[in-house]
Amino acid sequence: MAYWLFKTEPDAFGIDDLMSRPEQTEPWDGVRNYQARNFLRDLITKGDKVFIYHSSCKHVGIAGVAEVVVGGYPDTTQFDPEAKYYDPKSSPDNPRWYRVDVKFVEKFSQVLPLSTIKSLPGITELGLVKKGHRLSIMPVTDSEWDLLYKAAKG
DNA sequence: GCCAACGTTGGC
DNA sequence: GCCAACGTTGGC
Repeated sequence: MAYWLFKTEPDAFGIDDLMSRPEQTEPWDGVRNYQARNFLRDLITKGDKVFIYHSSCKHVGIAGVAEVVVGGYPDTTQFDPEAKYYDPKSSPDNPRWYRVDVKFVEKFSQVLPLSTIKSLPGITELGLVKKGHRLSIMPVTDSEWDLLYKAAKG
């Protein structure tokens, strides 16, 4: 079992959307970055836990937790010419982009702010706080998860 | 809305 | 394979 952090813009899809349909699994699709794709395709598996991180919004930070219910499989939106994330260079024989399915686990009573995350002594290697902080899917170590989870719960 | 820091593209 | 130009991300 591994830990991850997924970024999302809550105006489009956020922890409240996940929470509103707790019985349903939600496809985490539309990821079009190769490094993130590799995580989705090769490393993210059923049972992994995920921090849901809200970006580009008023309260930037970790908003809650989800769980992976289906590991990496081809993101079919890449084959649909009508879809926003259509990729004409991809084909079902040789899919370029992958997704996973997640389900809601928990919404924190308050978003753990990015400023707090940055101030935690044990959080120095997390992708969020390092220079290249644009990755939309990143690994979280066990100790980082514990620290962040405790901080989020207050 | 600004802008720094990235990733991607395409000419050569 | 280099690298400039371009587009995107994302905090502020």
